[in-house]
Amino acid sequence: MDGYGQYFKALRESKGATLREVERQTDVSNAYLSQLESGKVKQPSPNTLYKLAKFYQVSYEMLMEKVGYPVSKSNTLPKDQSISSAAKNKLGEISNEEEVELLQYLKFIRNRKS
Amino acid sequence: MDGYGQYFKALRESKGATLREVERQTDVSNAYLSQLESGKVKQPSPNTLYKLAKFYQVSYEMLMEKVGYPVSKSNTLPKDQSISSAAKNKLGEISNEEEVELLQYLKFIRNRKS
DNA sequence: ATCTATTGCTTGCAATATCAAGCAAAGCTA
DNA sequence: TAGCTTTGCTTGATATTGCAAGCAATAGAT
Repeated sequence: MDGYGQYFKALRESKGATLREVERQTDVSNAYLSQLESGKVKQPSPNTLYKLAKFYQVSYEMLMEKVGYPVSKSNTLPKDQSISSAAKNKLGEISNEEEVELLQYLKFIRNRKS
Repeated sequence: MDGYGQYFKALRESKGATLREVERQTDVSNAYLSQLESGKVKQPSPNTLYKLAKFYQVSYEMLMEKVGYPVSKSNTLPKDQSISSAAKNKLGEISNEEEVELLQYLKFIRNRKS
């Protein structure tokens, strides 16, 4: 059942670090690190993986993938499309609040024809 | 107190889908979706976000970022990502007519504060 | 040999993600 | 009006993350 546990252990040992040393540098408890390395953790959170990635100097995405999270393989960006590259210059970035309002307005638009 | 709850709700309603319809298509329970939209969920798992991203046709990373997970650095989107493509990522497919209306409405929103 | 740190590990616990089941209100249909 | 269906929501239960606290073994130091 052990998947990536060995991997994290190998990472740590390759740096010659102890569990408590990693704990100090990453704020991930040695208790949890131990469980992680012995395969008792299913899917450590992205937040935890991020800390470990930085400390071990490996890619965050790689760790995400290793523990089984989906990774955006996408990046087949769609064609540069439609009118508003011009509008962008006028309007700039959309804030979160504005985005929510736009979504609601879009819903209104689409239900207008019923 | 609600952060991105509204956003998920707006996404769903902009598609005119019910909680149970999303459940059918994504295998995320309507119970959980309801809590998600009402701000009772702190950090939905990447797996869940991935399902929702696909169904709503928005970017998985964008959702990850929205709920507060760390995102792979070095992707400070190149300037090329215009409002149009950004909006498309977040709003799904929108027609040119709809886009025009949205842009006009965005203007209205921004001139509204007084 | 005794004391003290260090190391890896286990265990109990709080917080949270997620769901199955159920409920009330609203909408249809006969 | 009465009966079915849909919809959003709440609640109880289960699983998992992550930690604080502690334990046994080892290594050094005196």
